[in-house]
Amino acid sequence: MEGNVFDELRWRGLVHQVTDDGLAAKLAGEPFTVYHGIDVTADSLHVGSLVGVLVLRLFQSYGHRPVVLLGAGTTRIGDPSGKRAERPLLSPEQIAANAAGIQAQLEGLLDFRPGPAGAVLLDNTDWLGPLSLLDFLRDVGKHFTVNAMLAKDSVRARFSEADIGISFTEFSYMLLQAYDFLHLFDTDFPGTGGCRLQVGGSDQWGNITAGIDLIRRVRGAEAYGLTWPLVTKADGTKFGKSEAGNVWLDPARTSPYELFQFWMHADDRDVGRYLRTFTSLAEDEIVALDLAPGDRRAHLALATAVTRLVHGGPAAAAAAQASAALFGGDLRALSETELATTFADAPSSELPLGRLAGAGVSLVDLLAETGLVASKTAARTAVAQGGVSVNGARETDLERRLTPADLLAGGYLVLRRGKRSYHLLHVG
RNA sequence: GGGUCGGUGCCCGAGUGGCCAAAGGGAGCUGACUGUAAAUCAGCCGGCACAGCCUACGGAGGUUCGAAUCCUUCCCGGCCCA
Repeated sequence: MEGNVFDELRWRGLVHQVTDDGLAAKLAGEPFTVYHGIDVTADSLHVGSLVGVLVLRLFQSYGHRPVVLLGAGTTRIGDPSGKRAERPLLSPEQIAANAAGIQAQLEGLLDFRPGPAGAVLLDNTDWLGPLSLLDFLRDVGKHFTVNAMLAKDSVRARFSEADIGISFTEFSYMLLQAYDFLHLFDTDFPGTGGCRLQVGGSDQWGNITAGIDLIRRVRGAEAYGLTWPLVTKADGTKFGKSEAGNVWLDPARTSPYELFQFWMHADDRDVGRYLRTFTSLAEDEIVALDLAPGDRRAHLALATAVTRLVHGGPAAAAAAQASAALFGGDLRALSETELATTFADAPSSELPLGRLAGAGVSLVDLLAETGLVASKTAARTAVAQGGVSVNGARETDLERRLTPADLLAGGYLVLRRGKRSYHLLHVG
């Protein structure tokens, strides 16, 4: 492949710190094996963890071999980096199940077929498990001074915040990650030899350099590190959360429609950066889209590209179609077929016809049942504040009951809370 | 192990016997304005059978007409000492 992966990382805004200024030239000159560690605290990746996988994907496209390290072993410990509190420990069974879920998702994002740049998936339980404490302290621990460890930002933060502390277990985390790097450095990956490059989010800097130091000391060899800036939002709140919580890649947790909507809601100021980070669009295309985020073409391109990458073309098209139907205009003008396809993709549920019989069903009850609002109290508030509409028409009557007369073509009912949240009901 | 300080709603944080579903801030939600954006302004922000009732201030007991506030005990955390 032509070009240099480093240059592309740079214009995409994915270079935060590099351990060696000469890394770009080295990457251009020969294929590397590059590794990135993923915590297996859940059985699915989320949009935040997607960045690391996409960086690896980029490396792979330039002929480098990506290694995904599922940190099943280290997840049992808990990484203190960027955390304000001691983390709960997960059971080995839970971690194994999580690893299986993540592995399945990775297979859709990286090319694991054998070859010079074929991706490799490893689990550090394989080498951390058999490691004896005495050997570890002797062979690894001996090379670190506590003084240096205390100086790391991730540790120092937990000291200076004063009311939380850090357990020895989490304090040890960086040594384990350093040992991972050493292990991968010693592993022979066909075509490149040992793994000499670790990449991660900027919060991983201390852990990465710990590994590089260890390799230098025990092998007398040079290894490299590269970090990307953590994805942020212009308003300063945490990236990757929607109203419903974390945004996951698992369609059972976050549907393709919801994923699509997540990106549609991006702040104008962020959209260009997200296009660079999360899509493979070319630089000039992105620049053009970002000139006028107000016309929403950039958002649409972003939402479509990411949804396609994660869930495939048909799912992305369906999500786009459902979004267009709901946000496009007059709901009453939608055909039965359009409603049916929208129903299939947007949040929806079935409602027995009997519920509408007689006096009908209470709108407030229905809002709570569908999960559009958290409780009946919240439903009342929402209606009273003018935040609810039925089939596109605002409804402010707390006593409102829905009857068969309210049904759209094909027996559909479209409830909306606020501007963005829809729920479709099909009565049958 | 000893001493000491602390554990309050999604988060931070005030409250130290009734006026507390509990100040203030943040986050979140809704409305107006817009472009499924931001900013701004306004309202909401435990639940329900909703002018009332229930649940809630680490857990469990107790004192009291009445407790987040007092007592006992347990659990958890910070700091200092051993």
